[in-house]
Amino acid sequence: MPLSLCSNCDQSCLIKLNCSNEWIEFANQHKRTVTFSKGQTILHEGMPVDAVTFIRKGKVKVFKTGNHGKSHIVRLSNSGDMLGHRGFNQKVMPVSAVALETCKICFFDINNFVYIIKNNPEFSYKLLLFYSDELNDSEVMTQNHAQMNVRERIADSLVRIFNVYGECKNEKCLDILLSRQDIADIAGTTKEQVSKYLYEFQEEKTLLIKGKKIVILELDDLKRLI
Amino acid sequence: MPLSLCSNCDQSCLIKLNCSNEWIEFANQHKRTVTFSKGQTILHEGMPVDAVTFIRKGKVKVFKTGNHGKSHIVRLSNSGDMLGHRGFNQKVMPVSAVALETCKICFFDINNFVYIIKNNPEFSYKLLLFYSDELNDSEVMTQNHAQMNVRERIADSLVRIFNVYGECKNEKCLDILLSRQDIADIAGTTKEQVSKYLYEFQEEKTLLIKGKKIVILELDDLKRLI
DNA sequence: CGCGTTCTTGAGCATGTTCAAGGCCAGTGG
DNA sequence: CCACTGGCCTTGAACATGCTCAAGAACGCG
Repeated sequence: MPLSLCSNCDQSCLIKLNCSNEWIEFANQHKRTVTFSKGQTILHEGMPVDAVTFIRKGKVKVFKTGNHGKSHIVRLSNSGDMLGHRGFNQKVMPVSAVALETCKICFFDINNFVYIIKNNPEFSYKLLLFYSDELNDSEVMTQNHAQMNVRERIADSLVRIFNVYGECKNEKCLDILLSRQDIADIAGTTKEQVSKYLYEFQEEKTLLIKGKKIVILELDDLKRLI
Repeated sequence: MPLSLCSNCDQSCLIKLNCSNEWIEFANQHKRTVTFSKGQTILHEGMPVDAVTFIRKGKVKVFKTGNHGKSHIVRLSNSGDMLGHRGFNQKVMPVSAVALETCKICFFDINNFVYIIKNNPEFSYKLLLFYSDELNDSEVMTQNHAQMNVRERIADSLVRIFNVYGECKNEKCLDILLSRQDIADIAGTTKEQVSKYLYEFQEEKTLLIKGKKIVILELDDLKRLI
């Protein structure tokens, strides 16, 4: 088993992108990398915030659980992405994160992370820009949920999935298997509605359903709906 | 007319709270303060991002305009709050801001603001925490829109309005006059629904409607609905 | 191959929106 | 001082949208 050194990591996480070699080495010394298999929980809503994490490899869904047990998927994340930064100034973690496939996750003790931020103005500035982008993203999301109808939100969700995970080389299908319930939790609707509209989109030759695999035929058609 | 010096400003903006006197003086030298009357636009969606602003005095609504001309109120802001930080890493301003009453607004050239951030790690760190909180807030908002029904969202909106603006000393009514359409744009529904549910809440003795003034009788009842 | 899970599909119900008519209120001008 | 006007608010009816429930089909994992 190869060691999970930052130096042989082929992702561009925020740290590798924006820190000098000395700081990357500092990070390398102070992280621990853990493997999660599909379905395992990486972060759990309500737990104390003790770490910031990066995805070394794998796909992850980040979600919140509402009053009536309904989940709401906040973000789909991929290799290189940061997780758990939402808990930064919070008492407890506001979201859960679950592996959608086998994942390698790097954990940084929150104190070490704060140390990097406080002593590394350039990194701190880039992190600020990152948060600003996240905020904008989230507010666009809120607006979508407030103003779009279900059909539009499902189209929007498919475009988002495409943007994050892209498509499988061989089959041209979305490079991730999500349940109808997962898609519903992104779009803010029910699994039945997802089923119905997916078939409607298939009727309209916008996409193709092969079991759980979805092949986007006309991405522009979906974007036009939004 | 008194000068709008930072030194005689009685608000706690992010700068006054987190910067040393020298930096506050720097800010003071590089800002300009402008008065807006009720209904005037302070920031306009789609305009180039050239400034970060703080509310020296007054109430402001921050909103985005959707495809079909529908507005979505992103945030209600009050004296001391920052505006326009949503445009930080954006090409154009993603939101508009309109004065809900006479306002004094301090404008900082974006370059000066970046200069403060880059040379003031403590401020930069606090700004990071601020963005993190904003992100959490926004994601709670998204979840609310995705999972609550209209009645719950209107209750939630009223609680938010109460939290930001509080109540008038004399009349105990919410210390802001918003149109039904404004409340609808917060809750993500129509003005008719707002009308109907406000009267329903009045029936239930949760609040009292005096024309456009709203008196919250049982805040806990509203919170319990959420 | 068998079993449990997920997906599909339709019907009925609940919720929410749109439209339209009328009321109220404040400001204006005669 | 009163009538007029325009804007906002209220209210109900009709319609559209979306959700729930239930039954059967398909899938996928051991």
